[in-house]
Amino acid sequence: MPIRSLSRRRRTQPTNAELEILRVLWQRGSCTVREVHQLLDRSAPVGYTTVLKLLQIMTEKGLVTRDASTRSHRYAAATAQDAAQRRMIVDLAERAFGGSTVLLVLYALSTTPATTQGLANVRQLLDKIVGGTP
Amino acid sequence: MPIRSLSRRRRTQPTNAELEILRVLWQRGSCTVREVHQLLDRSAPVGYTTVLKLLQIMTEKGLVTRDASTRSHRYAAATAQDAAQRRMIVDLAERAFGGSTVLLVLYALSTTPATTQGLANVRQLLDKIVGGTP
DNA sequence: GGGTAGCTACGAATGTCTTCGTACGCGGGT
DNA sequence: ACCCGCGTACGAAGACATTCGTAGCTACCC
Repeated sequence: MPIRSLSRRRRTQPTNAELEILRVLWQRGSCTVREVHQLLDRSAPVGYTTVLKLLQIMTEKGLVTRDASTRSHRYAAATAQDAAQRRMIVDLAERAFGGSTVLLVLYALSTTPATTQGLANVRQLLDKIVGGTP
Repeated sequence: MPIRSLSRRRRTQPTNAELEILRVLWQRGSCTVREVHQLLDRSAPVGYTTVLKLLQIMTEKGLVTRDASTRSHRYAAATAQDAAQRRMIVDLAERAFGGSTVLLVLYALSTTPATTQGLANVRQLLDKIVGGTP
């Protein structure tokens, strides 16, 4: 008889399936269920009503907004993509890196098969933050 | 009647509760159930048998190894901490950043309330990767 | 006016995660 | 010999996540 059910997954983070849908919405702005269903490129195909149900649930959770003024409701992501991405990074940093995003960055850099261009971008941003080479 | 259940959470990534236990094991090396239970600093306290059950499940999954030669079994993480951390980063990059760890780094850096020291570390690593300032 | 295609809503089946109660066994102290 | 503390094993409960079938409605076309 479980009474407390804490430490469950952060309720604020979208689940996997939800994230796939959000990616479509972020890319396309505002979509009907059918559009989302067609644009989803999942390894395993998924039924139309599955997408519908997920969007209904995501509406309840506040992850998406719904415009029901037309017969085919239109859905849009409730939060900006970059804000959600930042939230996920902070979440991962808390769960696995003792809360340190810097540590996360160090591991990410030592992992990545990065392109020179990518690294140049990182360096550029770094310069902007610190204000030039010390 | 759901037949396919793909797109479920990456089976390779530890769940939240599992990760909390792994953190203890990574820090302490090898522990009995009791030790893990005492060292867990969860916001919500958790029962002893809960930890036991989780460790049993994690053993089945291969996340930890078990030494049952003594009456109190000793558990240890099956994989190194940094490898697991890298895996989680790659997973997040795939799920939310189109597979680009560099993009993930850029967002992480633009988020973090980073210390000068932390940023210096990042820069240092960057220099090591690229081979000095271009 | 009837049929059809497309839409939403709803509920159920299934799987996973997390929690804990209960059962059961071993060993040491009295 | 008996009990008590501590340990493992196991099963079940409850919360979510994901999947889809079915029902019911609306609008459009002939």
